[in-house]
Amino acid sequence: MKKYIPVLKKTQLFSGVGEDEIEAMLSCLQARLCTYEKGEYVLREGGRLENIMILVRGKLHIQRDDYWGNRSIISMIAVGEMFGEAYAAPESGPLLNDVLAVEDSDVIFFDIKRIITVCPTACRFHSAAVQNLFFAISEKNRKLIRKLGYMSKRTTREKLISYLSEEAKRQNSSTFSIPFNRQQLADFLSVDRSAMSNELCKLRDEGLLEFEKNRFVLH
Amino acid sequence: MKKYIPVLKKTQLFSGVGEDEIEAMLSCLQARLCTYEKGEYVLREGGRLENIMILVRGKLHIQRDDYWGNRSIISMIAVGEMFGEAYAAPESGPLLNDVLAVEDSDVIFFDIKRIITVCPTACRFHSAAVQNLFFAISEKNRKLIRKLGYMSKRTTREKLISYLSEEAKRQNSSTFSIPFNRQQLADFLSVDRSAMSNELCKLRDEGLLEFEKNRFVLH
DNA sequence: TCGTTTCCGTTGTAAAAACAACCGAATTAT
DNA sequence: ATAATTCGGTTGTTTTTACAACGGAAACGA
Repeated sequence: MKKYIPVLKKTQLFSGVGEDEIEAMLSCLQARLCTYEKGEYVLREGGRLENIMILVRGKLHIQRDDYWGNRSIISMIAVGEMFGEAYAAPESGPLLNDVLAVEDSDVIFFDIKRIITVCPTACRFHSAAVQNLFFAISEKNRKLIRKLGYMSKRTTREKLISYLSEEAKRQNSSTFSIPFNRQQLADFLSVDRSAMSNELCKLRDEGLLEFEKNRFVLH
Repeated sequence: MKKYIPVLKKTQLFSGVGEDEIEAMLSCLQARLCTYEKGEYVLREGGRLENIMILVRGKLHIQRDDYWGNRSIISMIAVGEMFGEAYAAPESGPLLNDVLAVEDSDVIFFDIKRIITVCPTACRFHSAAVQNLFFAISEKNRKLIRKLGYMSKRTTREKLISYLSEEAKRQNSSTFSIPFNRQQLADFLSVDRSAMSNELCKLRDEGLLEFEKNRFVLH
């Protein structure tokens, strides 16, 4: 687990905490390292959760499949990102989503009670961690609101436009790549892949954008 | 503002804090009371926010209108609920939504920095407030995820079914009422009102549910 | 290298939604 | 009490999507 300390240092949760302190915190927070192969589930819908997790290697999708097998990707987790904070509160119910490893991945689990139960005398870092956690979940919240923005669009076309233009703005360039292939983008926007592919080509033919694989240029 | 202390006492943010302590906190947190008439905006999209707000009278909608005038209601705020926590972090960008008073309303504003900057010696309550705030935003997070669940359904019918059955589960009864009229429900689910009304009647004719105004019975 | 799988664009059809327009009933305002 | 407005159901038309099925190209594996 020690080899991932540099990764942890860059995460939002440990922002402002030195590597030595992180190492000390690992045992204090009862950190556990778990490894998953591509295609394995990290968490399953319906389960209970008493941890906050950070992805330190690989790539995850937070998703949900309905009765009919339609998958919708709630969000994508990249290295250094935290997940599970929504279930931090003790009264939070069962998990509403699956978490799937879409690449071989390593995940570090932290005991949630250890983080939020501040022990002001012993651990200086604790109040910093609580505040960091707070900012992180606040940001996740905004991310969800942003996604609700795409989803609330009525047509596939509008969903695409709002997602792509937001992504261009976020990456600060009219040329950018997205972390999805076509099927995944369709699942993310909760639309049919072929219909989306079709719409994407219409947008291209109308001169609004260009693309090649997951690389896009907006005009 | 004092008359609302009993309301504040019941909120998640002040959970476990006595009325006397709340009164002391009000000035410490630089609380401001603002009054809005039905139809007035509490906050506008694009603005900056350095406060957390609690609704102490009335009813609010968090919503967004697109270029074409399609309104989508992100969520509904009832008395005692907090909002704005998503913008608590100092790096959080401009507001993504409007907040509209749908009834005459009173809102208390709290300075966000005052809450999250813990002063461990002076104010015992502060660490409790931070933890409460954390749980509250965590819950809001789950609420958004739940809403994404409805929104990711492909058809109006499925959106209705998932929303109504979740609401029945949440209110723990097959008979329940919802906080929306038809137009608002349509805006909440981001669908056309007439199409939704149509679908609702089909569901009724098929014997899946009954309704009268905003009161529903699931079978 | 050759076979297999994945990815993605394309097409046609059936189903569903959006939109617009209308009307009666209930609610609110004057 | 009456006028005005809001609310919700209904209908028909147009637009859009979902779905299924196909094929070529690229990526992958043995």
